[in-house]
Amino acid sequence: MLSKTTADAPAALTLNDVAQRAGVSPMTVSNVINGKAGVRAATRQRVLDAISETGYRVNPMARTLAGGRNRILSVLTPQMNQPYASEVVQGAANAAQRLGYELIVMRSGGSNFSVMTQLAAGVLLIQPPPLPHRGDQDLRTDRLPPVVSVDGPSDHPFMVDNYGGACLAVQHLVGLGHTRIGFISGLEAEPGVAAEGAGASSGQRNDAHERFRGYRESLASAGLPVLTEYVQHGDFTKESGERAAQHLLRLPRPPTALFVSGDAMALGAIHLAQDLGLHVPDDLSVVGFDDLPIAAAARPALTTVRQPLQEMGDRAIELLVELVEHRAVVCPAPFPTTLIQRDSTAACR
Amino acid sequence: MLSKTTADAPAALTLNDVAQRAGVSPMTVSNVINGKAGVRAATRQRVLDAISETGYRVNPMARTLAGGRNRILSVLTPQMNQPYASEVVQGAANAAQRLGYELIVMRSGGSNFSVMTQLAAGVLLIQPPPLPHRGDQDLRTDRLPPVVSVDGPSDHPFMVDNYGGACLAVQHLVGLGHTRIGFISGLEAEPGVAAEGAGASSGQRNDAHERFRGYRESLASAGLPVLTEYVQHGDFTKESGERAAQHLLRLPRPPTALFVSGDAMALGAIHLAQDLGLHVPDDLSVVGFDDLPIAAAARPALTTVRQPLQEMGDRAIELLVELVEHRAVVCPAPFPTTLIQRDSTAACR
DNA sequence: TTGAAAGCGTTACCAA
DNA sequence: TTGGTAACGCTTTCAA
Repeated sequence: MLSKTTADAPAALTLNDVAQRAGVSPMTVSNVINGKAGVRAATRQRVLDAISETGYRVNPMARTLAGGRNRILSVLTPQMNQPYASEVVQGAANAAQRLGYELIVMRSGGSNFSVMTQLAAGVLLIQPPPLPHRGDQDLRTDRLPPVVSVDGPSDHPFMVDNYGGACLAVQHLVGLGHTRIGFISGLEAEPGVAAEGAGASSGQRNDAHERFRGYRESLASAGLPVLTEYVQHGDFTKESGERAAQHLLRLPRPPTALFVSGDAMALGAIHLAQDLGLHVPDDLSVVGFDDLPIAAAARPALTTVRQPLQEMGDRAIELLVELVEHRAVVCPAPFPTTLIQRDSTAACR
Repeated sequence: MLSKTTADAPAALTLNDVAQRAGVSPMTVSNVINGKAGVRAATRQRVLDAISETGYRVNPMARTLAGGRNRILSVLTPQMNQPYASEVVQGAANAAQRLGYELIVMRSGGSNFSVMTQLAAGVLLIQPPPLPHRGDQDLRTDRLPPVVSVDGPSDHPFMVDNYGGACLAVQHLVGLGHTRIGFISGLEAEPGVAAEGAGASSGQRNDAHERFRGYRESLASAGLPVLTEYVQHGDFTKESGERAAQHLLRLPRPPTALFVSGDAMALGAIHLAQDLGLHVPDDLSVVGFDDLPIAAAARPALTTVRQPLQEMGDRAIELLVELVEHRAVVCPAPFPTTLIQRDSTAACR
């Protein structure tokens, strides 16, 4: 029913067919479609009728090739099945629909950056890898459409206030009376987290540093010590959260609270604590970061620092459209985070 | 750094540029790129060198417009942030990469079906809505590329053995000694679930019926009664699972085990049981369906019927490529399900 | 083995 | 207000 091979297909419906049917020239049809001024109302109507009668749709490829704007935006993301990216994409898809653009999503890697570049009027990058391969860069950057990125470097980066978010989390824990607060960062085996001023080139590394700074400074301004043995690193997976928590909770004087730089890792930490016979939040409080859908669905529901991911995706597309349509743009300020209090944190006993 | 507007862009690199550089005609470059036989080795090498020196990439739009094959496949899915679709897409992306195709994903709805149609050499539909709007169908189905669908109708549908999966789940529960087994289906407020032979037009409804049939027949062959009050319906959300479980567990003689037609609903059921003071699995056993990532990540880890979603996505793309390349194809048999035993089921006490 | 011509469906530009 | 012409970058077809 739906499937039909190109072999036996009737010729595609073109601008010419519509023009013929409306008794005008192809150019007039084009002008009507593109909302150009200077078409008599009657003519316009005749064309419109012919379009709806035939069910004609413009061919975006031909349109692009001919130099027109194609109303296609693309998203490049390293992993399509990660909740972080999914949320951003969801917001982006909403905005695109609202603004009358089509949104196509591709998994980044390989040669597809150039495909996007030729296909789309604008590109949204989600968590682009720290070092864009030079291989892609030295191929001539001709015809490069506007690029906006969420959680990664570009001329128009969208990011969250990581420092502020970390402060929110730690201050919440401090306010609950905790004095031994551990930190699980998202910077697995990265050297020199404690050391200042490492290169801020990589978006992710920079995020990690900002969150660590928030942790460190919040502790300091509460008069609490910053212990290196209370800082562990993970890679945002649940398993890495378990490993890090295991290390932390086996310390002679283990933390009574954990600030974890990602929801999946936080859930891992909670499960490990439970395996150790600890009750969350009575024996151990845990705060996550991101507020992915799993945070609310978990038991105990996770207290976490919310990144407005859908909103960021939405706003990123809005900016991209401004760029595509050559309007003036302002670089976005970092998005504020909010603390979502749920059931994984309680007063220190 | 990455962003550069079209305005000041150098002219795009074309086949002609490469041809000039290699000292041959554009056609020869085209022939080399497309692996056509009959190009002298030396000439071929000269062209290849020119290509890599310039970093040239074919423009897929132009290629398509000119009637060539474009090695782009597209996926249309109603919700990009649902785990079900994410898993299928992940598998599809792997297969596409392996086979040298680009995969683009779009959220279905609106006019984008026709965009896909013109852009891609083949289309993969994931969970297409039950009734394809006639609006899209009466527009001339010209140039329609091959279509394959996962969990929905098409000439080449990919689905799982829903009946067998349900049998697996119920037999597992029966084997554990349970005699009061409830069922939460994915067919919210759908009339006549108990009634046979409702139209099998909708993929989802059909799935639901098949799973119910597995439940009913497994119960029957175990000599157990099929009680209508033990059957509830949800819409695959966690909340609907909670609602259905609440109804079931408040029955005078509540079930001691639940077979739930989706992992998120199953988790909702477990959480509701816990809220009622029940222990899972000691007081209530729960089996889910799908084996989404959350099933393994939850506590207690969910025993569930696994659909090989990534594999289905992978195989769907393989089939699509066969279709695109005009090879002979066989329609796929339903994929087998497997029972993944985890921690949400135990012997009836 | 190579290349010239024509055309895919659309839009920019400019003349009528 | 309308429409002709050229061009976008590529492939098909066919001739050299």
